[in-house]
Amino acid sequence: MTRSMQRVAEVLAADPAGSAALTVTGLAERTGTSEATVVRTARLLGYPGYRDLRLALAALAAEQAAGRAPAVTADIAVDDPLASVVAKLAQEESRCLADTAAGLDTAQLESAVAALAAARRIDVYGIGASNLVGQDLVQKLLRIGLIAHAPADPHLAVTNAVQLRSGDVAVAITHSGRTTDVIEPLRVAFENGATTVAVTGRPQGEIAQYADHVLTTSSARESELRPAAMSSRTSQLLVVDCLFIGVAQRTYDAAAPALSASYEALAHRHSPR
Amino acid sequence: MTRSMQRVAEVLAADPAGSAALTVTGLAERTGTSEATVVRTARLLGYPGYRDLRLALAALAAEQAAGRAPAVTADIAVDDPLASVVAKLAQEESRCLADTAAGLDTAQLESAVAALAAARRIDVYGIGASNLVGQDLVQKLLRIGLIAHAPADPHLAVTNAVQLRSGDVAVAITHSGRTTDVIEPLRVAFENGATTVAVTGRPQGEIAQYADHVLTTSSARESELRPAAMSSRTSQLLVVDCLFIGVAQRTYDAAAPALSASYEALAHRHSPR
DNA sequence: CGCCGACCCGAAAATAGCTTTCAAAAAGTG
DNA sequence: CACTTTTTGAAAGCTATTTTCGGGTCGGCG
Repeated sequence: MTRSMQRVAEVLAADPAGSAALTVTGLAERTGTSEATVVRTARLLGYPGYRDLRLALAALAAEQAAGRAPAVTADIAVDDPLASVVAKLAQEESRCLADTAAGLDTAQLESAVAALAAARRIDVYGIGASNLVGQDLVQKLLRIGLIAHAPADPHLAVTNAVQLRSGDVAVAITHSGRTTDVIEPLRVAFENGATTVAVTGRPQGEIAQYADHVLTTSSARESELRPAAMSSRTSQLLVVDCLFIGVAQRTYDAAAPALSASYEALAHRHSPR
Repeated sequence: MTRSMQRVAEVLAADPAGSAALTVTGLAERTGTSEATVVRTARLLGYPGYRDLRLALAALAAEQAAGRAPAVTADIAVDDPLASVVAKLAQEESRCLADTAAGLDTAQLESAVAALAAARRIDVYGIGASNLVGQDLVQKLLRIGLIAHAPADPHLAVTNAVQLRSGDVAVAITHSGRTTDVIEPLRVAFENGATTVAVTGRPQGEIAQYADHVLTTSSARESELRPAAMSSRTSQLLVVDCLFIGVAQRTYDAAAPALSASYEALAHRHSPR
């Protein structure tokens, strides 16, 4: 890149919004160069001409203004001030949600929901952080009158799985897709004829062998300071929420009254006012 | 607005991104009108000409693509197709994260982190969905070598709380801020001289009386089909993650090795490959 | 029912903005 | 220092946008 082109590029980078408001001539003046140079710079940046660069610039400016600023995109560091930690975390989880939503196979989700809505009994397997996600699902399913369990104990999980049969549903939640303590009960459920669902970040992993329906969670890398399931948990929760809402929609006539009943039953557990 | 101008406006509204890619002539053809009409429409919409409308269009499209789309903002309905449920959920939770991050008091967070990092022992109180959030925090704190508990049983919580004294920390998590089973143990901890932290959507609620530091979660309304803690859970998890990262940063020298040790210890629990 | 006026519309001229060309200037090279 | 290569801006050329203007349509009124 030549000297005068650099000058143009600098101005563009420094103030995309302002540059988008200028014509070729205006930008040439502002950078102390000529129209030709501006156009050449636009070409170098990969656009067919200045017109298109300008559109892209406007889009970029809007995107930044909309908050998803590529400004705070870096990893969380040891010496980040807390305010920046908050911003970065919120942004990463937000991105994770978008990724998950984009990558979720609606057809698989649909089948899984149908199976859950019709299930006689539902088992959810997960260990560690994934178990908490499973319990979250179970708590919600219980509230709309379904029968569901999320054993935290792997032995208990397997003994539960043995009881399942056709018409029952087993859901396994594991980010890695190869947690043996979770694969095992799902395999047992699968072999007993239950409908099986896997919620995993590795749809090719071993767990998929025993799953009738696979729901893919986002598998964004985790940095040193964000260990053990932060983005994977966010992603799993979104999937689980979708499952729940889907089931609630399909069993609405039973679910709605059950839901209000559970609210009322808990009312006196809150202090007045 | 005249008929042919409406036609133009409709196309613009229906597909801002696509329209931004077209020239006046292109758009005139596509809407079956003339260049003049397109320009007139742009004027009517408040722009000096089509050129500027086009820039605004590109900006709008980028903004929508950036996720904060004002597109799907409606409530989730009983007859929504699953694809739309996924999109709406992801977007709402995303918005919830942004709201929480914006409303979080960094100073309070800072004090809470300092207390946690120095704590001899940490108790986390929460019931139902909030208990799961508490367990999530505890699991992570344990991984970096801290001593933490999140009793699900309210009696156990109180008996735990009695053991706390100055230098210990108690964290209470409740969306409503008036769940008696959570207020009670926090009160006991508070009276025993422990440092107390409340994570709640109602910073004015009863729980705040017994809290040295209050962290506010987003209190977005929950619609009929999104009951019991969806956005509140998302919000709580973000706060809890911030607490964890803050503590991990401040105890980095001890936290980092503890973290890797916990990874290694779990390695053989995964199938090979 | 037919005439008149107001408004809407698009073709084409006019203009502004973008792109290309080309020769001079600058920078590098033997 | 002479020569080659690269960079640069002025100006010509072209495209896209804007304006103008006259034909067409609709509703009101005699």
